[in-house]
Amino acid sequence: MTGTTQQARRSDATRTAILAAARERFAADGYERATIRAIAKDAAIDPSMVMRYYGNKEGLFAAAIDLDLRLPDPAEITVDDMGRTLVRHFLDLWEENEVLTALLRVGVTNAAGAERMQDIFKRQTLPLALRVCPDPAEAPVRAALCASQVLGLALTRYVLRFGPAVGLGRDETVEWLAPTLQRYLTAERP
Amino acid sequence: MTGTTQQARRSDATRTAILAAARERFAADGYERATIRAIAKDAAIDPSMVMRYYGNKEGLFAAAIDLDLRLPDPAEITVDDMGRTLVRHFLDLWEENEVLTALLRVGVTNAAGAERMQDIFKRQTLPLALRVCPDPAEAPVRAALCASQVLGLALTRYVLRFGPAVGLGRDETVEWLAPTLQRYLTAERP
DNA sequence: TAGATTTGCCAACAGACGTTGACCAACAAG
DNA sequence: CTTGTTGGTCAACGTCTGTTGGCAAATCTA
Repeated sequence: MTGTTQQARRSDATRTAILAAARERFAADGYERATIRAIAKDAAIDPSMVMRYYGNKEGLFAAAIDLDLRLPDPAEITVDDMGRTLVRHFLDLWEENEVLTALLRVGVTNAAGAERMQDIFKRQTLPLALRVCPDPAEAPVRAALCASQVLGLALTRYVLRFGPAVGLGRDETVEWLAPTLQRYLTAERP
Repeated sequence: MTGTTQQARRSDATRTAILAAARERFAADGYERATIRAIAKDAAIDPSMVMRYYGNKEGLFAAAIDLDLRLPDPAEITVDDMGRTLVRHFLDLWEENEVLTALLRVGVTNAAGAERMQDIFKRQTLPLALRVCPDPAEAPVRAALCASQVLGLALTRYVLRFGPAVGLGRDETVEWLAPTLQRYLTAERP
């Protein structure tokens, strides 16, 4: 039936249950404290199944964070709306599932996670920076500044859970952060 | 000799060696992967000494991050220089030792660490926000926004080690971030 | 129906972890 | 010198970790 793509396996339900439980645990506990035993218990299967389907803990993590970021097309954004669009996009990405939270938690204590995070943010922000910033050579720095503000908000809001940052509404957040990113991207170098 | 204060113990050298090793390990590895055994080995003593002097791992961590933040006096800062002063102060604090890096790494996977971090940033930024922001009721939000940018920079620079964020010079960083904090503190609510 | 493959559980391994208590050497006080 | 206190090592404990291999049942293939 599924000729060209992948053969549908009978264990697909288990596999996705494991992945869902893994994402939840990684997001809540970080890499070390998210034990395979706990994940397996959440998925209501035996720990050894995790090993069979994902090889080892690193493989499970890699599969759990293999997300598809729907990058906005740089060509379709008005230059003046760049900051606003970016903040909106990131907030959506962050709140639609726990993958990015998991990645942030793990990236802080795990080298592979840090690299993946770096890759994601490079791919997200660099093209946009290249499109709008005055000097292309400055694009990496400007993109990194944007990443620092976005990641900082995610950190205080979704991980450390600072009261005021959690209470901030979505639109409020956009209004506060958008001008910052806009300046990092387009302003003359200070 | 030391009558009023603390009696000087013969083991003080060992105690500080343990603390130094602990800070290094916590900053480099996070809470879980910084094992007592590894810390003891770095300090060239037996793991059981750590237990005797600091009770348990949590006690050791608490002692390791018991830092003194030299808060700038709000009354002595020009309102217009508030952003610049804050960024400078945080950069200094972050680069003079590894305590804050350790705290950030641990705060992400450890509830006690997160609380301590929250406490530090409340105490650092709230008084300044209260002094300069238009409406005192908005001070917590404005302080949290400042915290998000500062922590975001620390995250990308000292923990995730994004290339461009690491390469950014101190003065450059100040010039980029200061206007952001200034706006978060003093601008009209967007 | 007979055999092969997949899915799952169970029990166990080896290593690392935090933590404990017994024990020895150096020192201080009488 | 004797006695109590402090600084330190050693060996071990119970527990938890990732990981492995064997075995039973369910399912697919012929």
